[in-house]
Amino acid sequence: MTRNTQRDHDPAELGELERSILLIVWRKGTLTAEQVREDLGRPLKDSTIRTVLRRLEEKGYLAHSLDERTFVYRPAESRQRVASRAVKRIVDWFCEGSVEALLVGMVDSEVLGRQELQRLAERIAAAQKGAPSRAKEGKR
Amino acid sequence: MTRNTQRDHDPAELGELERSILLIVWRKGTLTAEQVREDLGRPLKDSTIRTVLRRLEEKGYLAHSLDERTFVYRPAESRQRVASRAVKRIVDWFCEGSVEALLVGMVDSEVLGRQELQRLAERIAAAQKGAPSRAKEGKR
DNA sequence: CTTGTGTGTTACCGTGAGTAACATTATGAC
DNA sequence: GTCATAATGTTACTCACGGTAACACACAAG
Repeated sequence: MTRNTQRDHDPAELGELERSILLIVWRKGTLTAEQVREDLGRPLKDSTIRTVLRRLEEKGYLAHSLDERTFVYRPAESRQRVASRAVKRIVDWFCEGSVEALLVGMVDSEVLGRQELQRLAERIAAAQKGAPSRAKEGKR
Repeated sequence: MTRNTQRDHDPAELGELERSILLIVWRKGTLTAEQVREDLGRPLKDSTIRTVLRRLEEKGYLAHSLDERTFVYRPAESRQRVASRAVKRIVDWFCEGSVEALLVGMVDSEVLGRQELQRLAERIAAAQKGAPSRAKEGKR
C-alpha cells in the first residue's frame, strides 16, 4: 500500500507507442497487428506491436474479433469519448470541476485562440438547436 | 534512444502525490515544506515532502524564495494555465487539434452537460465583448 | 510432416514517482 | 568555541509501467 490510490484504467495513462497505435486503430477502424505495423512508420518487431495491442485491449481501449484465426482489432471506445474522459480528469484535478475556469485559462494562455472561441460559440449555439434535448439516451 | 520523442516537462505527467501537493500550494498561495506536510492528510516524512517539492520546482510548477533560511514555495504557473496545457495536449493527441470535436465528444459522453454548455456559450460571448482583441500581448 | 503464419507467454530494461535515510550547514544559546 | 537545532543537500531504494522483443505453441496448407 503505497502509491496505489485507485489507478484503474483512466485514460491518458498511455505511452507514446500506445497512443500512436490507438490513433491508427481509430483512423482505420479495424485492422490486424500486421496492418498496424505497416501503418506505423517504425521498424518494430511484430511481437512488439501485438504486445501493445494486447495491453491496449486489457486497458479497455480496444477490442478484437477473429477473422479466420487472425485478430482483428477495433476501438472499444471512440476517440472523443476517451479524450473527454481525459479532459474531465484534468478538469477535476486542476480546476476543481469548473469547465468555465478551464476555458478562461485556455484563452489566457493562448491555448485557445479567440477565433476558435468564436467558432466554438457558434458551434455550441448550433448544437443547442440541432439537438434540443437528449444527452442521456443512446449514449452511442 | 527509445521512448524519448520530446518529453520536455509537459503537464499531467504528475503522480498523485505531486498533484496533491501542487494543489495545496495553489490553494494556499505560499507555504513551507512543513506547512505542506501538515496540510496533507498523510503521515509522510519530512524529506519526502521536500523531495517532491524540489521535483515540482525542477519541473517548473513551483518556485521558491527564502524567508530567513526557510524555503517558501509558490506556484510558478497558475492552475488554469497548467490545466490548459494539459487539455491542449489531449486535444492534440486524441482529437487532432480540433477543440470542437472535443466539445462535441464531451457532450456525447455526458462529461459536459447541456446546461454547462449553455453557460459556457454565454461566458464566451461575454468574454468576446469584454476584451475585443488581444491574446498576444502580455501573456501575463 | 514440414513450413508458414498467427497467437501465447515471458522477460529485460529504463524511467519516473513514492518514500526516506543520512549528511551538511548555519544559527543562536551558553 | 561548542553544541543543539532547524533547515537544506544528497543519495538511494523500490515498484509499476511502457518499449521492445525473443521464444514457444498451434494449426492450416501442401
